[in-house]
Amino acid sequence: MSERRKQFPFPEFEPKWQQVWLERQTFHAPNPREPGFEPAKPKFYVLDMFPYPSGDGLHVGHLEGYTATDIIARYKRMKGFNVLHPMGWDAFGLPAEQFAIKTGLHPSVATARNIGRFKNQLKKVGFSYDWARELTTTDPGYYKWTQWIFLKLYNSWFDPKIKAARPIEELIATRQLEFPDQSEDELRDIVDEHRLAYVTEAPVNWCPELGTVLANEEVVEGKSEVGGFPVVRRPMRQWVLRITAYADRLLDELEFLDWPESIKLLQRNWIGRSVGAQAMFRADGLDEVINVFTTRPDTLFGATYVVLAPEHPLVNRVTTPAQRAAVQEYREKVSTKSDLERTDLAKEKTGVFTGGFAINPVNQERIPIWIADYVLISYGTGAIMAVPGHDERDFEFAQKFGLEIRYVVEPPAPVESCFVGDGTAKNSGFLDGLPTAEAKDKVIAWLEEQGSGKRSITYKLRDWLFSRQRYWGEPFPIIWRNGRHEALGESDLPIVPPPLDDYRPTGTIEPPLAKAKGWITLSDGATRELNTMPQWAGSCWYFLRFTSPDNANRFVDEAAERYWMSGDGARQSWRGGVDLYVGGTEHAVLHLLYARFWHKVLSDLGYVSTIEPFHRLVNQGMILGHDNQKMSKSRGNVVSPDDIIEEYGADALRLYEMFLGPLESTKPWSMSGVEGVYRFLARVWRLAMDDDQEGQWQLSSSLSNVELSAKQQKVVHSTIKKVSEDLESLSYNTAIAQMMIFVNEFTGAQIRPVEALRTLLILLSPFAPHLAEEIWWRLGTSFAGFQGMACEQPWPEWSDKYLAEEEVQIVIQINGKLRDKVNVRKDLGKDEIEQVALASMKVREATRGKSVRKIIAVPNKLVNVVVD
RNA sequence: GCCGACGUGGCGGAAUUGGCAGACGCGCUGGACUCAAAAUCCAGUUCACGCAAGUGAGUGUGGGUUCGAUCCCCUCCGUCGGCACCA
Repeated sequence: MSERRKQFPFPEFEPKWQQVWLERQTFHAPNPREPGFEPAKPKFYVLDMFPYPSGDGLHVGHLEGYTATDIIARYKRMKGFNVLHPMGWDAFGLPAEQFAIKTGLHPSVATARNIGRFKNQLKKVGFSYDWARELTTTDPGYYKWTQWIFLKLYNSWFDPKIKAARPIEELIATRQLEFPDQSEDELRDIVDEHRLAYVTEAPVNWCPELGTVLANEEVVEGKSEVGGFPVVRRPMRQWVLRITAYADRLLDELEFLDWPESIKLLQRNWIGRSVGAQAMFRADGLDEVINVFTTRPDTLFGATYVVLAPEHPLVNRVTTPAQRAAVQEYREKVSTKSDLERTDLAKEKTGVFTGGFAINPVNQERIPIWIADYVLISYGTGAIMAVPGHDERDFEFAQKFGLEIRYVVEPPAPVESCFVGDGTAKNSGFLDGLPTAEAKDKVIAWLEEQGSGKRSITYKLRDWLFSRQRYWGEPFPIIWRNGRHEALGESDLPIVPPPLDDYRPTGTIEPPLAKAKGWITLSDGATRELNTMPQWAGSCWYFLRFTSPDNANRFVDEAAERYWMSGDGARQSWRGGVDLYVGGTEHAVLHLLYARFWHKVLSDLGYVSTIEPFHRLVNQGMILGHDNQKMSKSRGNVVSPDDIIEEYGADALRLYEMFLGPLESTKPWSMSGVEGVYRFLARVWRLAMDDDQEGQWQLSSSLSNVELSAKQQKVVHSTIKKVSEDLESLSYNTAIAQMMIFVNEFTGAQIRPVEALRTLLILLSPFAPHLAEEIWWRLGTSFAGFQGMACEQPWPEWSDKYLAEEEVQIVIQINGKLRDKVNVRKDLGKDEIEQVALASMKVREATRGKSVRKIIAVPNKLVNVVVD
């Protein structure tokens, strides 16, 4: 098969042009003030979600998004933009480390090797990346600044008054002014409680197999996302980032982004803002108050018991001696349960009575206090008032344990049991008769008046667990002295991990860095933080670093950041950012939320010029194997780009990636489809080239500098129009279809106008750059008008005058059914086409002996004759 | 369970301020070229009936609005994705 003669000599010219582009630095984008920078042009920043260089290499699915952005990048250059189109490597992280442990190859070695392979593969596809801007997150020159940003987080706090981060010094100064007598230690405690990066001892997701703690987002159905190992909950001291402070802004500032609505919705749901109230229930006989959060304060009169999360701090206080043993046993059982077990057992509610009672603030009623694991310590206040009449979970629990069920909302239509919708308050004292919304407002006002509650908002979003007990990640720029953490200075950066031969997890909660005895202790007795940052860290700001990847003095060059992120124009805070960001839906929540969070902090502190990092986001769909299954090694349906390039060339690969279907939909790969676009490219080639008797390719003798016929002009101009418009909307598949129509038209021509071919090559150049370049160059040897490279030509304009029709076909319908077609002069009026329609034989036959009830005439479109 | 997206020929997919359903490609059928094949070129290809002209049906299901619905509204079914005791 591979011995078969190629239909056009891509194995020769594809590497040739890749070499030429590289040598001439065709796609290098200079920064402002650098040689070659053209200030008159507008900027366009088009970015791929950079890959994690795994050991398996790329498959055709990865290349879909990369091809889409490359075509846009090439198109925008031809449209006269300064285009920033970079690529780099997200190289820290668990898979590389797991691989290293398995093979004994050091992660840095494996990573370097994988990057080499990925880069080679990408180069063979002919992508127009500015390789001078390549970056790697594991490079000390890069992670120095990741650590620097961490210091900014550590040394900042969120001021709720201005809803923005401020330097921690401002908080310290304020506190010193307000509380001059406060001790050094007290001040430290207050300040540490406000930092955007803080330490907390809390139940975390501990994965014994991986030897690390994981973020909630990295745990899927009670198992680790990487490897699928069991995860248990246990309390540990951890670094956490205060992303919840930004919950409202992360929510509100989504509005201005040009993102798919579905992705915005995913983020909104993830943040999970709930508006309601906190109500205070006194613990009967104790000097304690149980704070509960509810979104239905209007049902307070229906509360028949209170439930605390098993981990709630007041559990011990409210438990009576008689119940102590049972409570203790239950808490122990719950604490050792893994998340998986907890989820599995979700169907069956469990809980224990504490023996204690609480006083309902609205009616002073004494109701029992239970503990149950259906109440989560990490959400709201970790305690609820149970209203089994109007909450399904409480209803289920009350039924199981024989607790009272009381109905306090009258449903609009009768319901058998538990009713969770809105209705009218009843059995609720001063709320009786009020609709749900009003009852909520009234009871909140009442609670606030009484000092026993307040309006309150809660989020599902949790603070971001930021430390990992692993080796292959950024070390924290933090040391510990006398049980307190301290930030290292900026001049100490980067903190380079010690070279460890044995970087395996220790088997205990101690991170692997603990093994570097000489490294952990500093000369003055302080010890280093041993945790490392999670994989997300490096990808939170790489798009910024691309603007000036080699800057050694600052995390980004100020002018470069401003130029590429916000352009030269006025600073519209909501319009800036990467102009087009393309990647998979798997990052819809985590990466995109984390990056937005860091960006907002940097923005608040004045380090970046926009409030959002990515203005327009597009998710490419997944490419499935020929069997309609997700591509995976185990299924054996993975298609490697290397094989396609070998057989059909990079241009065919690029074109098929785009011809497959709409960028955003999931679609299966098919080899005969590749064959189809390959044939199309061969037809383009033969439009310009003939082979002689020895099989040598030479310029076709049919080529000539002749005028185009009207029909040819129309095809040329409608192709310019269609391709231009489709590129703007990323509808690559239909743009390619139109170029096929173009080629079909000219293949039949006896004499082929060079001018038409010239236009086609320019339009085709972003899609199939090698072929376009090669034919362009060959035509240039015999014809005028082919100076420079195809990829550097200005994008052609279409002229409507060639598209205008003198005649249009009008459809004639009878009772909505197609019965005839006639050609008429364009823009005939309603009455005129009506007459034409009525004159038609078909209409006369159909209306014979019947009465015409109505005629609908749409100029240039159709006439519909309605008869009885 | 809740939220969201999507259902169009044998296949991937086009077409929507409501106006010729099936562009383009794959596959298939026939023809030209060839000793022959491959490649290429030309023609045809939604389904049913028919030699044909044509007739009827047709965009997951059932209904509605309309002169007219792939497109708008309601119902149900299916596929995919997200969330999942979040009070």
